Amino acid sequence: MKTVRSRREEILDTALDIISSSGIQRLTVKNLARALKVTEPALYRHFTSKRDLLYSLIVMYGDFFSGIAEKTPASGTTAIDRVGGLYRELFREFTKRPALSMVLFTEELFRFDRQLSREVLSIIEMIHDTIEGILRNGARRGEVRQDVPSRQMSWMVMGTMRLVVTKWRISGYTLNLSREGRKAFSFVKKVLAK
Amino acid sequence: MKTVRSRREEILDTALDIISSSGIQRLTVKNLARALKVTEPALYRHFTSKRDLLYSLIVMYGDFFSGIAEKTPASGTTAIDRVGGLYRELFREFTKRPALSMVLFTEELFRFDRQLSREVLSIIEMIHDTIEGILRNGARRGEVRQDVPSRQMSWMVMGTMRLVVTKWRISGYTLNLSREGRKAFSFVKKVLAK
Amino acid sequence: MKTVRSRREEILDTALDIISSSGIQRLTVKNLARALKVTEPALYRHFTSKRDLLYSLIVMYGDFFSGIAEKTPASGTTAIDRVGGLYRELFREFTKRPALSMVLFTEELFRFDRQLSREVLSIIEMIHDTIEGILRNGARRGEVRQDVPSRQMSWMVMGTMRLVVTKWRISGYTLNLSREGRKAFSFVKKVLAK
Amino acid sequence: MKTVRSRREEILDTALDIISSSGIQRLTVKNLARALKVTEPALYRHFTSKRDLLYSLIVMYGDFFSGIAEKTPASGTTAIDRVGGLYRELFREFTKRPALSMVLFTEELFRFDRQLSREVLSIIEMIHDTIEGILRNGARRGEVRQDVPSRQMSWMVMGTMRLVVTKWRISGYTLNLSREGRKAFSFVKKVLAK
DNA sequence: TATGAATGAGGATTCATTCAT
DNA sequence: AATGAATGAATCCTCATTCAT
Repeated sequence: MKTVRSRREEILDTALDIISSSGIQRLTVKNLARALKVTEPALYRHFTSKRDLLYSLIVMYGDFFSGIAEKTPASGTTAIDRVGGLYRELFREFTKRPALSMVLFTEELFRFDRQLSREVLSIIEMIHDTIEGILRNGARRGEVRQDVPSRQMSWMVMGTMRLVVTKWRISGYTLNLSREGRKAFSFVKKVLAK
Repeated sequence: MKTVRSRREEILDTALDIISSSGIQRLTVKNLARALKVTEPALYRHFTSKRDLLYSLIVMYGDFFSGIAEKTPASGTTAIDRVGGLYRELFREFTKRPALSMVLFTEELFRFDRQLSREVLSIIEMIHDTIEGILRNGARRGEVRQDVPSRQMSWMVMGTMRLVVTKWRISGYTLNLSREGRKAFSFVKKVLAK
Repeated sequence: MKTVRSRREEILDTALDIISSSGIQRLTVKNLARALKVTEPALYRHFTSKRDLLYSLIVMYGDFFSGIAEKTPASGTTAIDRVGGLYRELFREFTKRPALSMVLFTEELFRFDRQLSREVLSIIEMIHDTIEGILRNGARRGEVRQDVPSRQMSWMVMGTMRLVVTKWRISGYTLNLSREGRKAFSFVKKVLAK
Repeated sequence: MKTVRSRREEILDTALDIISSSGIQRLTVKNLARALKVTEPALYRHFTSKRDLLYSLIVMYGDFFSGIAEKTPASGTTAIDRVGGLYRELFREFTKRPALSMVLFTEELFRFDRQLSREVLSIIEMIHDTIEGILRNGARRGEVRQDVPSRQMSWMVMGTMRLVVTKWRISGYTLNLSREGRKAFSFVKKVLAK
């Protein structure tokens, strides 16, 4: 049982690597098989189609973000600290596995396929919902400014994340992502503050 | 007047439409030719290669944004008003020609080609430079908050633009973009303000 | 025995047939696939590109000639007999597989591709080196005239081979190549003799 | 009248240059037009088709060789001297206009087209007939060896020419063709001599 | 679980040629 | 005498997928 699951995950991981290093256009069944050192038909043992694989990838993205969101302490901290925790956790995971940073850019990734892109948008929405929820709570408790809608601010939070990650990717992953993230958050903090 | 629009421009416009409606993966020579109701080889009279076409497209994006940037009044207004003017002009143009809104998402568009993506990044940089320049001036004159770097704020400005445009596109271009833009800017204003 | 002949070899053989019957310009992926009764993509399982196929073909030519050269007795005969042996062996093989006679005309075949033509020239050189070596030895031992450089004579030997093969091909392979070869060699003999 | 003829010749000359520098596969209507700095349809004013152009080219080759053959003194010299004269004249012309040296390699050039290759072979035959005729006369007069058929010897003469020209072309036309030709002929002489 | 061989559809591009101007 | 725009057929090659083994 374990073996089956790990093989699937291995394939998904490799697919992720290809996407993040060469773009989704380079994620072909051939390239994926080559990277995994198996033949192409072998992949069809694990996924019924390429769409199935992409779909699984999207689900994986979602699970990954959910996992991160759950890790950040739900209470006992201010909303701003929770956003800070989100930054910290995400950037720590991205540093471990840079390919995962694609999760922040998914909406452009799968635009070509109606069904897949719907799936992807729901993940984006989920991420925004999470951030928005934190901020809304913070606003209610007076920790966060109230003159800008939480949804709007969640986009600023995400936008800043993307800025940091984009810089990091352009640098060829040589920048210290966590440090850059901290620096960026110190400004986000000021913008969110009352 | 319409006749002045050269065959090249007509092709580029059609390419733009395809990209924005179906994604760049659907921009094939075949699809483009079909949309223009000519055969594929006909396109090669006007562009030496598909890359040449894409490159021209990127240059067009850059020119478009430069044009917009130049239109916004350079003086006699506050920095925040100038940013507002940028919003207004861009959204007005996007409404006229929705495909142009792709300009805000170019960095994800051409990630698959090293040389093209370099070209694209320089446009993104140009846009950010423009916004950052406005904000920096504003900060110096005390119109804009000084505790957050101008570059950081330019990302918030751009991020918000993207948010608005994304919503608009998801709506199938049925939303009133200009109104949504005004609403969004009213919040950006507050965040940028001292 | 026939089964041992791999798919690759089968493809190369067919390519060879096309070249020798219709010229290298007719050796298109489409024609080759048609001749093999498969679709074009099927060929790409066996060769990464048409160039790869052509390259393999050239290597095959070289191996073929090396094989022939090794068959001719290295000692116990005069230089002139060895050249005669070369004639005999080559013409016998050509009769079995007319397409192979292209080996004598390779330098004109691949002139369009720098890298391939370099490869081809090295085969031509190898053939000449072989013949020249035989003649040089013969000249040293006094079996062959010494007033004309061996290299020069090797061109006469090759030139005569080409003459015979050209006649044979023009005849649509109806001439008896071995007999024509023997006749031609009887004159070459006189020219080479002291 | 002169203008029309010279335009045609100019085109043929340029075609010749392309063939000899890049191979016949590079002689496309597009390339030819580009080299002449006109558009493609312009060429169709002068030749009804590409075949027509190639045919004219072949005729030109033939005329060129006929011209050379007529220049060599018909009498008052030995057969061997006449062959030497042929060498001298041909190599002098080739030096002036390297592309013309293709005339020696025409049989491989147009193999892909039955009708054209027939035309070409008749030129080759004509060249051989010329040389053979000289040698036959020489043999009758006892200036040339009689134990080898004249046709056979004409191939040696031609083969040696090709050897020299091939070396010269490989050298990028930097070798002194006339000198190399003289050297080669000094050996041919010995082989032909009684 | 995997492979070798194949496929139909489509990718960008080049070919010689035509036609209205 | 020449051009701008176009075309049908072909070029090599890649795509996701299937199937017998």
